[in-house]
Amino acid sequence: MANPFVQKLSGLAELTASDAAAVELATAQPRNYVARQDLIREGDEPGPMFVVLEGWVCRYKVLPSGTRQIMAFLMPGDACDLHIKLLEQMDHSIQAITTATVATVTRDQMQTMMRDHPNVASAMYTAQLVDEGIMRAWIVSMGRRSAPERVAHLICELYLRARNIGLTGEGEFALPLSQSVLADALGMTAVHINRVLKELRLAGAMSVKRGSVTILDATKLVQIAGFDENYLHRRLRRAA
Amino acid sequence: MANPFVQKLSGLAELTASDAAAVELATAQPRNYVARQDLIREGDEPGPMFVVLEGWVCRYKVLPSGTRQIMAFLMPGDACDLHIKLLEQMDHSIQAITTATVATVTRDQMQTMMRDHPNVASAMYTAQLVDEGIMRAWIVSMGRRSAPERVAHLICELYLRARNIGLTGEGEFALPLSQSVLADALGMTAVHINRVLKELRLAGAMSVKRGSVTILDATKLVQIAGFDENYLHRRLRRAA
DNA sequence: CGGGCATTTGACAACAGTCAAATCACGTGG
DNA sequence: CCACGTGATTTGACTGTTGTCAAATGCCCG
Repeated sequence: MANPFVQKLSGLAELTASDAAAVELATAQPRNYVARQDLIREGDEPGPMFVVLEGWVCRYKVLPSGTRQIMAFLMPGDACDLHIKLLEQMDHSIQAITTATVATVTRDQMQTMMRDHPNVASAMYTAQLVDEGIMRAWIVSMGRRSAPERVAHLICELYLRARNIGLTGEGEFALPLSQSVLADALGMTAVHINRVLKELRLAGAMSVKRGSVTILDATKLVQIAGFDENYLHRRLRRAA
Repeated sequence: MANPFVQKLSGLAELTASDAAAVELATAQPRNYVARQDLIREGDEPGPMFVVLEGWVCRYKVLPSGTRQIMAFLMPGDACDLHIKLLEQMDHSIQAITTATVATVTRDQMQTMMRDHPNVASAMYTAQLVDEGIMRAWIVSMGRRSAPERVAHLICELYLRARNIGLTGEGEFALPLSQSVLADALGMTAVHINRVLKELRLAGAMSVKRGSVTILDATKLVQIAGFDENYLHRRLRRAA
């Protein structure tokens, strides 16, 4: 079975066999987490970099009021911040959403790999840039999109990201997120998300059921979302 | 007059005189922009890295509906993404809010400087991490804070960032943002922001007037915002 | 002294949250 | 195989927040 991290990085830069082998080696010591288990908590001292190999993971923060905001979803192949160790303590937590397999890469391993394999370093910088673009898109969504637009936009994003790593079927893909997790990601309540999902279903755009989404009408969904895939930077300049 | 970029970086890592001189040299060719002038637009091919020396700048995106969302404020000393050139085209625009002086650093200059001055590289990575933390905090604000909390939180953030670069007075600082710019940053309407500002003024927390904010009661403001300055990572681990 | 933009206010409509209850889906143990 | 318990989803009625539209006022700059 292919290593999704290698797969992702080779989509972002040309990797030689030796580059791929180094990445493979660095992520050879994965650990398993159960759903809802924290990988690291706000206030903890940052440890190794995490690389998701299987399952879904999220970054989140809980406010004094007890509400939770999810700031990012990580799918297989996604990694956490390269230089996180420079900070004194985590300003948010990271949690497994589903059962997940996650590799940890120490800072030393990282530095060695990036020094010896500049292609890998370049791919990781690009991945970082794309992640930042995704954060900015979330800010835009939260600030200026209506609830239905926001839901549609997130589904478009997740669909493309899932497709990029070969996790989609025919107009359908696995979305292991409960409605309250979606609510925490989109800044709304679970009740409201439920109503919006119904609306999108009745509009014939998409339909979610236990663990998967069906895109009923991709054109309509994209139109509702005002989705422009440019921010995911799927066409990069290879010769930078 | 001190170069604010040097000032900022030396707060993030120990810089030798030679490091500082290299940074100074790289930003020695600034350019002036008038208020509302775009430095670069969505869809453009990324050019050099920008470093703000004077004035305020923002990243923003305008949606098909014509509404605008600001995703970040850049103050003197702040820089744009290091590796931006890796992407094919900009997924957002960057604009001067006030009259601004901005240096441009080419990718070659950057690479040379970071190779020859690892302290500078380290400081820039840290700055990048802090910027990401700020983006995450914005996502949290937009998703889970009420309008008054959101306003208070942004003011706390901007106050600390301004203080870090010596731009604050006694419980007061220059905030060259119109209410509609604040609205675009906070995802609300100018009308609503106006009402919220009045509310915060009547509560005795803070008061804005043409171009500056007065913090009337810092404790109250922090309490309203639920502000925890940890995410700005002002105490970093120097020995990473 | 105007002109133009920013701020302020009011009345109303639309959107989203709250609370509570009913229903549904799934795994467990009998 | 079925009854049961738990958590997720769905729905309704109501409340509170925020947006919209329109107009008045204030402020800066020529």
